[in-house]
Amino acid sequence: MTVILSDVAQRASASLATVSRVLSGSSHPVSEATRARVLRAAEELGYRPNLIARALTRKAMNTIGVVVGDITDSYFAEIARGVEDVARTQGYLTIVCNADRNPTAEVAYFHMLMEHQAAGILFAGGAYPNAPEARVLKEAVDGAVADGTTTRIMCLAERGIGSVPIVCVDNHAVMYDMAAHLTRIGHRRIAYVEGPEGLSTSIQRRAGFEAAIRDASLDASLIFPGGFGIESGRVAVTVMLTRELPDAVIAASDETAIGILVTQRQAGIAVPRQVSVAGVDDTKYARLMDLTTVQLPTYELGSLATRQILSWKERPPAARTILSHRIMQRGSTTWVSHVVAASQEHAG
Amino acid sequence: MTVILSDVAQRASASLATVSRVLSGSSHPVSEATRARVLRAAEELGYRPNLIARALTRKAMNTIGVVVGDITDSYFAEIARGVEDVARTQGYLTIVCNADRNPTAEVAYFHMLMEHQAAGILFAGGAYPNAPEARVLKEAVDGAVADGTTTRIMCLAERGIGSVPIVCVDNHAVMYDMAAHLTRIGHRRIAYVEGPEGLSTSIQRRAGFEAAIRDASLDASLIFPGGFGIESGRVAVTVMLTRELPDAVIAASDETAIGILVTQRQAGIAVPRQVSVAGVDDTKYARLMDLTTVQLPTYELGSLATRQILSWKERPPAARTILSHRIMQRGSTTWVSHVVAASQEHAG
DNA sequence: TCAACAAAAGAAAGCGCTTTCCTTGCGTTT
DNA sequence: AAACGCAAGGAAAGCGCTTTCTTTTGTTGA
Repeated sequence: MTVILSDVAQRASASLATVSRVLSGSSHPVSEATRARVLRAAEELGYRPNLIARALTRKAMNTIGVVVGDITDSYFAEIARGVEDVARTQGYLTIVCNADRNPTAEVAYFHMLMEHQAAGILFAGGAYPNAPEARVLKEAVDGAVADGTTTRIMCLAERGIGSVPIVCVDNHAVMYDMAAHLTRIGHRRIAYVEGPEGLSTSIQRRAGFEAAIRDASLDASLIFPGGFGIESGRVAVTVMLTRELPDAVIAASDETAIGILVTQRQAGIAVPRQVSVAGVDDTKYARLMDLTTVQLPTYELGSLATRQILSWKERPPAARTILSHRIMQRGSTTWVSHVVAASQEHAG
Repeated sequence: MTVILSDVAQRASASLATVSRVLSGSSHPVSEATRARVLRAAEELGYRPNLIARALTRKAMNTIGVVVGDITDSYFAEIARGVEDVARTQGYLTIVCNADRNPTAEVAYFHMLMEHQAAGILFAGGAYPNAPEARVLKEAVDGAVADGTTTRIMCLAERGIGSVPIVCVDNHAVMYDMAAHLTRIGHRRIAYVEGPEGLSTSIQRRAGFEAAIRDASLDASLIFPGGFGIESGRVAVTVMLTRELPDAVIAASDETAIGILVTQRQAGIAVPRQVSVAGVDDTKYARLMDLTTVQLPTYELGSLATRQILSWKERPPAARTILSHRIMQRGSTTWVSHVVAASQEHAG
């Protein structure tokens, strides 16, 4: 039925060992003649190796697992795409796990991926450092590493899992730079719509916002609770409408920023004339809506980390690699009258 | 180092066989006392089964592979999410493959997934039936099925792979219904911006559009080449601007429709007052932009197909399951003066 | 009391590969 | 010519689990 190695061996009149060496790229020498015979036999029989069997001896499956919040969120989708693109070039398959940022689910996935003998595991996105289950993950991962697992584990954000290398963006700087940019182009009363409460990413970005605003000697108290979705933006606007309007508002994500932008316009507020709006991510809709935002190297986060995982042996990854972001000044934020300013800001 | 079955056996003073039976839910009877001893030993040692080894004997890995165009596209992301959600509940992991609708890549992924002994493989999205490589996939799949593979294979769209069950949407009806809806609310000069050329989905939708327009005795020749992206919408509009404007335009996807909508507004065309715009997909941005569209059961496509795969043995799937769509009448299309009309259309 | 039988546990044979040893047959070296 | 080194190939031992087949043990009926 299914063609297995011994079938090829028989047809090529060679031993299992020889056939395996030819077909799995061993360094053991095999004469050209034999090699050709084996290859022909394999070809003729339509032989396909059983990777499960191979993995059993090699002690690692050629799969990379990536634990994301939700693959439906373009932020994670881009990361996953980055992972898959480089995994594929090396013959690895990518397993996507939607943990919905639930620490318990993350631990469960971690164990499943370990049981699957995945060659690598990536944790994308921030975490809830104060959730009690957070330390369960940390302990599970640290335990596995201490146990000398061959599975390569990395994080794509600060997560406080001690021994694990990180590839990430400097979220503090991301928001510091955006807020500083807005002050520089003349904004004074700047509001901030936060990300999900308790999420490490939210905490870092908020701190960055506050630092920049304080450094500009402005009022850093216009902070609204939020999330990363469109709805958070809508809600924030309804609250803002009950007070004195800010002259700019930054959201922790593009999706929220777009929610804000659209809701404001629907409420008759001119963007950017009355209120400037900015986000973070640089999604395609941000581009379409001409939204000022911070471009994040999401794809690179995934692809670089995967590259590091796959070349771990030759070159173990640095404990931390920080990828740079970039302010994208677009039409949703305007220069305020009294201001000088260069048209674009870069930061790293 | 790593705890394996024999460690548990030793600590529980039981045989490998007994331990395996307890830990992998066999039907073979095991006394309560022994069972408890085994469970305790496993617990104490922190035993984790090696799923690779298990899969080698069971002849199937507990993974489901889903071949999508691009996980970054929300259409596919939702499908993948549907797949993963049900896979997870049964202890299956989901492998995501981005084939970019390239038939050659699809075949390559198919082989990889087969080599991985995936329990199931799903092909999401349409295909290019006329691409010469298309038949290579068909032959590979049919060959595997004829060979009696235990891997369950399904398609999430018409793909002309003979023996494979399908879960899909009726794309002809999708577009027929939308076009019919627009004629019913009074539109007469209706343009259509196609999907990618040659893609089965595009072909079916275009045919549906033409049928509806002809059935209403209107001009079915206002068809513009397109794609599924925002850019296609922008391009289509620049072409439209050189001619007499239609009073409605339907795009083959929401993304394109949004591109059209925004570009038209930028060009000073009032939507929907001058030109109505409609799409297909019902993405969250469509909702935000108040775009009339066709809601597609993408999530259900993935989740239902996965359920069928996992229960294949007890209940083999029907050769074809068609899921229903639904017209979402929103603010981007208006009733034209002379018309009666109910406010919402359903179709299945 | 002993055969007969079911329940519970164990021995061992794989699953399809990889890889470590070995063996064989040469061409070299002194 | 003896001794050696090396290229090429093969035998066989696993990898960690499942499962079939046996064996052991404990019940039961006659």
